[in-house]
Amino acid sequence: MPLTEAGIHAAALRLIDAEGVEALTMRRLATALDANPMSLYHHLPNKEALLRGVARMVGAQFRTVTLEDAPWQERIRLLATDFRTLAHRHPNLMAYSFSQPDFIQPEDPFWAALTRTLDAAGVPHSEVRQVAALMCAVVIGVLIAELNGALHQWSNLEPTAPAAGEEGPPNTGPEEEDRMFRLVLDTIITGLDSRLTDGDRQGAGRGVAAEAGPRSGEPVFVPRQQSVSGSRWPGPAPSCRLCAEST
Amino acid sequence: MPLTEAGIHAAALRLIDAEGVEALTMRRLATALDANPMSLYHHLPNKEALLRGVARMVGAQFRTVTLEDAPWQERIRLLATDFRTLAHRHPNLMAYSFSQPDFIQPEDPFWAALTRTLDAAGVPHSEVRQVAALMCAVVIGVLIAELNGALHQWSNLEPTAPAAGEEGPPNTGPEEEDRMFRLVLDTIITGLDSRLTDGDRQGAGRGVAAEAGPRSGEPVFVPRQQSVSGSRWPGPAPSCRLCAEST
DNA sequence: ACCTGAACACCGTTCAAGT
DNA sequence: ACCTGAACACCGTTCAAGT
Repeated sequence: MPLTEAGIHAAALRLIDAEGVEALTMRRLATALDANPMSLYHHLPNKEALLRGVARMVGAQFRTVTLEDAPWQERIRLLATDFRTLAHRHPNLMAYSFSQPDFIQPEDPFWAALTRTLDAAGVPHSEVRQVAALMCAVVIGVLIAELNGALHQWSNLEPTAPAAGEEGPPNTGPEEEDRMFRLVLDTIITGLDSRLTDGDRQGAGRGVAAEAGPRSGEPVFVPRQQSVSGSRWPGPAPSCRLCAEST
Repeated sequence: MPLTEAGIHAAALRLIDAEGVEALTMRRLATALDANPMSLYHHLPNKEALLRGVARMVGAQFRTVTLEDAPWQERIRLLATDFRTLAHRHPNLMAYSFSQPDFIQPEDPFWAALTRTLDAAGVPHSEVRQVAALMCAVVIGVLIAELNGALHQWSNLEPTAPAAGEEGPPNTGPEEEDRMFRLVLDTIITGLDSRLTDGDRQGAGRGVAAEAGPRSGEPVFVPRQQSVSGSRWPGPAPSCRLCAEST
């Protein structure tokens, strides 16, 4: 155990899995490795690099088999559930890592498989990356909500009416989240499917502000269109009453 | 300025907006308020409560007007873009706050409006909360990816092939994210629409492992079905080679 | 009741010094 | 080249003491 970078990463991951990201400390990590805290700095520039390294090490773990012959819907489902399995394997790390921008890399087999699948589905080449990015964002959003308990908690919130007792038992339990995950996935796939196959049903609101559906075969995904919301970014807008200086 | 709890929250939000969550420190907050660091503890139990308080204060800021007469698709779009506007107003806080489970409360007008809208759309009463939770998770996922730059970065990743120059300029720029946000929203709404109206096209993979589409009018959203993925949670699975103790 | 100073147990990181 | 001890500048929080 001559204190290699990979060994430090592995030990850090073990510590994170066991006690959470906030428990990862250069000093604690060093004692876990039977080393002097300062020795770590000969293999890592700083703690931020350590965390990034651990995240990328795990992110590169994605499945590489792709079921090249299956329908694209099934391949998407496979990739997403794989992603979810990984998130469940290292929940503490992933809950943190999802907030970092660079834990999915172009070299990761996951990204290659995802873009290849969308390409096979018929998404225009110029838009594959954007659709892939959005798919990642959506799945990550659901996984974050699942890992931190928000999905479970929100599902048990009262609806607008006080629920006069005819509601049945509140849908709780762990396997409920399996169903919810599949539901989002199916809904997204259905929506993609609609946009890809028939241009008529497309628009997500036929009869609502009817924006004549684009002909099939052309960029249906990113219709260049004017922004509706006015607020620009970055920098907090000055119009928020919470920000008003009161002292 | 007798150092009220609301005043402390507002000052904390200002500090977060200006310099990020990691810059929020009890000591720095105190000096920003011209107070002794220890005085804060007479109004707050600890730093965690401070952050939770700030997050909930901002989360309660959601729009309360609902356009009760507009079609549900339009109302969903309005709620989502409102959410996004708020995220852009306090990007530093929101990037952190989205990872917390309790920044959306049942009392928030946002939650009430969302569930009411889904109810109006025809989602079965017993499943409104779950669908609402998933909608929140999806939107939050995209917003996180937008705020931390992942959406932009992923969109510019090379697809599987090295792109032989016929690709056109990489779609970057700020208004690109407007389009992408609308794309997810429309895709989700299309998917929801499909599930709500015609039960035949439903299933997101007709011809794929054909799971006989449920009749319309009944719980199409959460079809009680066996889980497909085997991995259970929580606790890291032992089969990960990254976790293998090497020392 | 509200505030305060000193102190405690922790951090990440620098640096000069050891082998 | 790799490791180390002491030190620095910060944390969050406790507590006894002030008004």
